[in-house]
Amino acid sequence: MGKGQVTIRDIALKLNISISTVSRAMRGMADVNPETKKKVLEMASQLNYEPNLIAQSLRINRTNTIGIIVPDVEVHFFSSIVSGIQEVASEVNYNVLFCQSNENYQTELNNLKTLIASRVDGLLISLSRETEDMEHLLRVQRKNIPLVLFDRISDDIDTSKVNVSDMDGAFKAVKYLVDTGCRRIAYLAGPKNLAISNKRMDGYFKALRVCGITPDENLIVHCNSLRDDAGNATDKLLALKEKPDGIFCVNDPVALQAMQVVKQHGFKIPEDISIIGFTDDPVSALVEPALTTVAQPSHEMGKCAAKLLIDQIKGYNGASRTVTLDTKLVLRGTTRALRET
Amino acid sequence: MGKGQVTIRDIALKLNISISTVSRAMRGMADVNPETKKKVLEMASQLNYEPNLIAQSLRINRTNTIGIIVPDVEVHFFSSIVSGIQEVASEVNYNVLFCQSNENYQTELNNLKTLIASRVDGLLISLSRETEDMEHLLRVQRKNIPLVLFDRISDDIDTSKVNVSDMDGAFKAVKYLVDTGCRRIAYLAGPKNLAISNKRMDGYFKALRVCGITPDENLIVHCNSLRDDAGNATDKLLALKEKPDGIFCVNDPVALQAMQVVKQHGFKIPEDISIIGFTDDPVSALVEPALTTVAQPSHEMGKCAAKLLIDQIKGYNGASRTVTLDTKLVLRGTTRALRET
DNA sequence: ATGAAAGCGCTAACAG
DNA sequence: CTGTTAGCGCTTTCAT
Repeated sequence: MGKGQVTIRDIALKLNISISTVSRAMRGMADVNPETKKKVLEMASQLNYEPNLIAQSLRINRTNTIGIIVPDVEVHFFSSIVSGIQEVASEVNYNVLFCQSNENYQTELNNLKTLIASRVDGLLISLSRETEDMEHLLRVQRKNIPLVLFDRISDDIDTSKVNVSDMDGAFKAVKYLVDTGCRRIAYLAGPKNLAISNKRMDGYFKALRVCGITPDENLIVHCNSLRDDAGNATDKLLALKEKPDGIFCVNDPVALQAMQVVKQHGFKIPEDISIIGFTDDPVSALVEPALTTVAQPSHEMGKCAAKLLIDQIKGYNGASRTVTLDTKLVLRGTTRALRET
Repeated sequence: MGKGQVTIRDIALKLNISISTVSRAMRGMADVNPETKKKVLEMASQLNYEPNLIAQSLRINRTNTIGIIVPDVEVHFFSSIVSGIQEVASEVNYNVLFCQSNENYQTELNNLKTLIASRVDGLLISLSRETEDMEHLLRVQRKNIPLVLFDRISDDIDTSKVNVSDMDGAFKAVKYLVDTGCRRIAYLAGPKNLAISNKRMDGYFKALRVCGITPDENLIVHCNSLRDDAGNATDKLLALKEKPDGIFCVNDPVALQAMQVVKQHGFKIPEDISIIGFTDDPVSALVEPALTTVAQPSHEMGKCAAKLLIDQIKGYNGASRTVTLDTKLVLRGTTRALRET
């Protein structure tokens, strides 16, 4: 904490005035002689004074700090969200206490504990892959700490949330596959308990239904992880007697791995097998062929979540609300062109 | 801050003992009756007590929090470092206050100000691209706040630092280009004042010298940004009457853009023009051809920087020291194979 | 083994 | 316009 930092007391002593006057002057309150104020400010900068936010927080019962927990910052989608959060937070003079659950429930619990102990004014959380129980979040609410969930949200808790229209995004993707001639469309899903994966599956089914295609259970394969393991899943698909001619993937990393495997097996993308991802990682535009994907406005999601939270902290809109941002199907090289009609 | 949180006073009242006893029990100090301790702990969990770290920090003059400033978390290299930092910090029960300078000097200054005001126990900083003056960091040192710089470091300040052997990495890369037959090797550099870019240039020159190749000023082109602008720079190179047959790039994003432009111009990679990047972003293994690059142990850098800082905070090794981690040349498809001898 | 009291740096009545 | 005082929740002597 840097020993021997300057305090308002030091300033008061030097100027032979009371600490309350210094405090008032520092905060630019009215009712303080312009002369005095000037002297205080000068002395402060001369002594290299920096206000002690810790002391202030204790006194005013507010830390001007928000806590955030993401599963994994190394994933671009999340770092982009973090960046958006940080942007909004710094605009309104809030600090960001950063934690990472590593997709681990116990770690999420620990993170939450220290964040609460640090008396953050509010929490921004994207649930870990393992998290199923909401008890820890309910406890947060019981302590009256504002909470906003984003991306990895849950229906089992009533709080503000930010997500994208997963179902609609998936629907657009699968519909496009059908429209470009695919008939046996697979879904490379995430873990079975992951809400976003399931919602995207809903969109997948809906598109098939609308297009009059009978779903085939064999064409749905789950990956245990969002980053690895997609290779095996793809292998399974390609081992089918009736192979897929299109693959919709739960996210871009999975799609990228699927692409590799599909190519290794000698299939042409998109002619033999079309592929669509979800997220639009920066990578996706650079691979070859470039990945068609459902783009999520990640930075925007971060900003939106942060705004929601800060509004809540400042006491506006008490009711919790869910903001659903739109996705956009970005057409690239892993899908065929639409036929002219 | 969540009104009405439980305090040790509440526990003391309920148990009809003094708050000091509660405090002692909570911290598991000796000299406290096992019975009493048990009662305190039970009551604490029953009341859902969470220690107030703010109050504790004020009292013990230590926040158990480290501040970190990176130029841009959306860059994988930095998010990976942040992840490493967070990992080490949480192991030793430190919190991480996260800031982003957006490559902007003024923002870096503001970040520093709030971090100091928040009384972080130490600082982990990677300088913004614009930062040339070290006065703000010297001020940090005058306040006795431990400071460790990483990646974007400066020679103008005496403090602990973590970096990679930029010069050696560049040397290995350029030497490899020569060894595989390149003779007109270009350097796609970063901004002129960026230390890492210049150190990599030193390695570039050294390799040419060792290999007996005369440097050509025209083959060195600077990009203003580390993310955009590399396209134009590459255009310049390809407009030369004597075109390069190899391009060493200051980092992977630049290399990726260079690849695109080179391909657009109809050149074959690596046959006509070989390319090597620096960093080894996850993307680089996925593009086609996959990018040969100088890998930096980013996660390791974060862990190393955090350890250095925490050691310093805890009062070990007062002397500042620089840890230089090794890079590794990862051979992929944008370079030719070595000829058998 | 426990309690009483002081104080970390600051803000916020209250009084003048 | 300014000073005095109390107190945020906690740790830490100093007594007992």
